[in-house]
Order: sequence, then structure tokens, then C-alpha cells
Amino acid sequence: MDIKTQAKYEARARIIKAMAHPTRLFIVDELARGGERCVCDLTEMIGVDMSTVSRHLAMLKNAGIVEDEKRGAQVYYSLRVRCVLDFFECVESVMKCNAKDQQRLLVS
Amino acid sequence: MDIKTQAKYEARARIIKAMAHPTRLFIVDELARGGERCVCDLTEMIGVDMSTVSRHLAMLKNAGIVEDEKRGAQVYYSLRVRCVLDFFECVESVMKCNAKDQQRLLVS
DNA sequence: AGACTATTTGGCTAAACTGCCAAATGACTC
DNA sequence: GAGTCATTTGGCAGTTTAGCCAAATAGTCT
Repeated sequence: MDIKTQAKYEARARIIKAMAHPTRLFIVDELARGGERCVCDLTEMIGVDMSTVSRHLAMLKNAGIVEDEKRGAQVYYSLRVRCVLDFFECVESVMKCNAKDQQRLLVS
Repeated sequence: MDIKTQAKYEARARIIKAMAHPTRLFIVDELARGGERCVCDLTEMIGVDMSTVSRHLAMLKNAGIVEDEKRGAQVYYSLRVRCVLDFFECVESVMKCNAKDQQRLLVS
């Protein structure tokens, strides 16, 4: 694999990696559903330390998946690209496919 | 976040995490393009140790993204779910969006 | 059986990721 | 300016990941 091809896949992986964590998936899902949320709201929903949530948000922002806007003392985060929701759909089909195979194994 | 919700996002994250590596993305792309490949073919294309490629394939298989079929001494891997290619499309839009913002920053 | 090829697995090290606490920063109020 | 709230950042410990080499496994051929 030449350098250029490798760079291409590394760039892609960086974005996917930003979604590869349950908490960050939850955040993306929540932002897709509710439009925008401040760090404190998300922290309360998720139930981990606020510093942890802040770090997760920074990763999503760094990948270009969310953007932030400071309003007063709060920082509001929102989705920057809608299509990330397609991820979920696809992930669901993979999971359905897995479940079906599981069942097939049990039956046979 | 209650246990059940958490489990849902963990399951999703497991699948996305399986794609969150340049080598594994390359493999998925290659399988989408070429139908099926044996470990030795992929190893040659990628240019890392075969044991490493084998481990990457095991992760993809574990997540239910690819399946394997042994034929003679070789093991052929193929995509199990087509929609993973939607990932790429979305990732590309995120990247385009990022590039546009980069440019905006330079101009201003 | 012995030689050879393809693949997987064990073991190791270096690097990255996660989570928490504590401290720093920024904004708003009194 | 002091006090307070929201957020980020530094630092630490535990876990996971990625790569390599070497060894084990499985199939093919003679």
C-alpha cells in the first residue's frame, strides 16, 4: 500500500474512530434527536464525570462530527453532519444479521 | 443512562470499533470491490505481517462484518453486509465539510 | 511420514484510550 | 474583587490495541 492510499484510509479511520465509543455514540444520537445540548445536560444524562464528557466532545469536535458554540457560561454542542445517522442504520443491520445467525446456530 | 440503554450503545460501538482502523477499512473496501480475498492476498497488498492481517480479519469477523470460508489451505474472507459502504460515503462528507471549513479559515 | 504453504495463536513491548480527581480558565452575580 | 457555576486541561493508573516474532495448527503434495 503506497503512502497516499495509506493516508486516505488513515483520514477515514480517524473519523470513524471518533464514533467508536458507546458514550460518543450516545452523544451523537442525542444531538441528532434533540438538536443541541450543553455539556452539563449530557453529563447528567450519561452519568460520568463532566471532564470525561468534555473530553469525548473534544474528540467528536476534532473529527469534525460536532461543532460547539459558547453562550454565556455554557457550551452548546450540535451535529455538523446529518449523515452520521446512516451509521446507526447500518450498524443495526449488522446486528440483525448477527442475531439471525445466532438463532440459526441454536436451531441446528 | 440505564443499563439497557448502555448495553445498546456498547453493542453498536463494538461494531463501529471494528472498522476504526486504517488497515481494516482498507480490507472492507477491498472486499467490497473485489468480492473475496484470501489472507495472503490482503497481506501482500497491505504490507504488514500476516499475523497482523489475520488478527484484523478476526476482529472484523467477530463484529459480524465479514465472513470466512476455508477452501484448501486458504481462507477466503468476504463482506457480510453491503451497507458498510455507506460509512465511507458519510465519512467522505465529513471530510469535505472539514476541508471547506479549513479553507474558510484560510481566506478570512 | 516429511516437506511445504497458509493461517492462527501466544507472548512481548510500545503506544493509545478511559476514567477520575484536582487545578485552571472563563463568565456571570453581588 | 470575591464567590459561584460551567467547562476544559493536567496528571495519574488501569485497560486495550497494534505490531512483530516465534510457535502451533491445518491442508497439500510427494
